[in-house]
Amino acid sequence: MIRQRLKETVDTCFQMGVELGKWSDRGAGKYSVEVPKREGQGDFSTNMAMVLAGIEKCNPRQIAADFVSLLEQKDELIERLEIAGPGFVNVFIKESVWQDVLLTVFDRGGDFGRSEIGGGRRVMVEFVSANPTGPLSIGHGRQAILGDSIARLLEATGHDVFREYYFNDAGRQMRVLGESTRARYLELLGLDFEFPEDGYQGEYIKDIAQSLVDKHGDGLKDESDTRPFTKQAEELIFKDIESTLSRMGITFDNYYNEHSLYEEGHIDSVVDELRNKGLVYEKEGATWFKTTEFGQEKDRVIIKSTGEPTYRLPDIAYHREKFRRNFDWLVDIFGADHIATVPDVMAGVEALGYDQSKVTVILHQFVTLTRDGKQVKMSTRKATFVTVDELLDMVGVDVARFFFMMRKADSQLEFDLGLATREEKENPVYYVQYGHARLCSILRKAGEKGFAKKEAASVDLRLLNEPEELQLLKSMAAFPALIEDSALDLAPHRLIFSLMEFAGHFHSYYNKHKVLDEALSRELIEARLGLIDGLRIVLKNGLEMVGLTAPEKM
RNA sequence: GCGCCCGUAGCUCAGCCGGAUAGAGCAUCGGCCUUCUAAGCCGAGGGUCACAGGUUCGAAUCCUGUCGGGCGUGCCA
Repeated sequence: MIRQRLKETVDTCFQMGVELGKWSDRGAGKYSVEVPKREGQGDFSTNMAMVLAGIEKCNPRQIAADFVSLLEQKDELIERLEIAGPGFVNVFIKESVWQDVLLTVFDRGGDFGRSEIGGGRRVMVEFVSANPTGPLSIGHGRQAILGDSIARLLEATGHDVFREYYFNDAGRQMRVLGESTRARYLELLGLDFEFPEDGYQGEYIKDIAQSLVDKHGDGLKDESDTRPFTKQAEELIFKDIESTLSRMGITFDNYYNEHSLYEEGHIDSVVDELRNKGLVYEKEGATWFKTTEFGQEKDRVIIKSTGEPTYRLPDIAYHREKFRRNFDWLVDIFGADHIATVPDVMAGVEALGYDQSKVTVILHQFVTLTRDGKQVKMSTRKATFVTVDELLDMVGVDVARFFFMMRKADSQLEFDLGLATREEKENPVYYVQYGHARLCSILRKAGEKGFAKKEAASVDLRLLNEPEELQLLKSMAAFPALIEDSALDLAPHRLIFSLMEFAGHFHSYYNKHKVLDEALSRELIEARLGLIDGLRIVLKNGLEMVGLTAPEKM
């Protein structure tokens, strides 16, 4: 919030320089106002002089001097300025500006950090989208948390978010699921059975089979149709998936069944539309989509010679439906194994006349699961995989959420089960939550000692002038921009890292300065309590914004 | 072969739309509880930012190439 105000002032001074003939306007928008890494280099610094020097071919320090004299005239924020290094202009902000940040924090309260920058744009976030063939695996867990956190951040920044889960309950996968279930059913009845070659071997299939035994006894033993088995499996698995998701605090606005694309004729109409545009042809009994027209190295089959569409066609049709449903922005969260579908869908979107720049695909890399230093292989078909539910049993929702959010989507994520279960107290989530609990504890103690909660405007904020206090106030001031950046970049890990840093600043302050110290003046204690309450608000907002809890006691 | 992602401290990873002396957690070592929660704090050690070129005032960051790892590259999804 302060940086934005300073940026506006800097822009104004830049324009004044243009009008005074100090430099041309070619440098407009090329310079930046940033927070320097090192202390002593100002609260902010701008590289304008160096950028302009490159453009105007002159001495950066001369430009910096001219710029400083302009900036000095507009100094409601600025304490002092200095020119440093190769031509940075370092800006030191008045302490009172930082102290007054608390007024905004109290004023906005639980809304501090939220913004309307999204302008009510309608955005669909599609995530999880696991077919109902088994419980959610660790990889799905990452995607679920990633998608949900992104959705929450977008909501916090004024987007109109719609969460959708896309699934397919037809096709070969589901047939194999039904066959696997029937095999287990016959097995439970002690009858001869034949387990399908690539059947699903997980224990959950036996549970599903048991439920059929409970319901029908041996009534299905001569059933040749796999559908009753498939139906029961799908029902129970979906119930299981939904309960896992709800454990993690995740809900969807809609579950979109691929099958409806067929029923409503969208599959055929997409083919027709592409055919009318001359982008489809028949070869070797199959129907091909000319993806080479969209920069790919070869064309792709969209309808097999058997007459069955490949996965590409419904994917394209589904995206067309998303556009038709009038979303302004489509965010797709996929696992890295779906990378091959992305260019196909994009080609389809473009071929059908939609703007593919409105589609953002987040491809998250795999989760590597380790246990006691050894890698655990994950496969849905084999019995050797850890489900999200099991993970939640072991580490709890907050740790799981935090862990999955800690890495950017592009990075592979190593989840060490040994560490997560054995040493969970060392998990960084506790570090952040503990900060919040400590803040609450101070406020509780203050109440016991007779310090009533006061209006921020009635305490003397000027007393908050310890370096650690100013540091904390600066972090608070940066919070709203942090939320915006994390949201617009679809990068929850940024917020997570900042929360850890923020909690760290507080823990240091806590150990160095006491709030409820009888040696301090009443005014100072009240001012510090104001700071503490402000910190509590920011930490709580940050945690809850990505679905983490902010415990008051630990 | 081709496409995408990754390569930064012993380990796991931030930083990457160019900025000043490269960071965090874990691990290791040494300190701090009669005082608001020690799930905490303070300090120390630890780096050719995979390698080689290029772009420029300035490169972990951008470009090219090489090497190493992952995922794809199906008329599977």
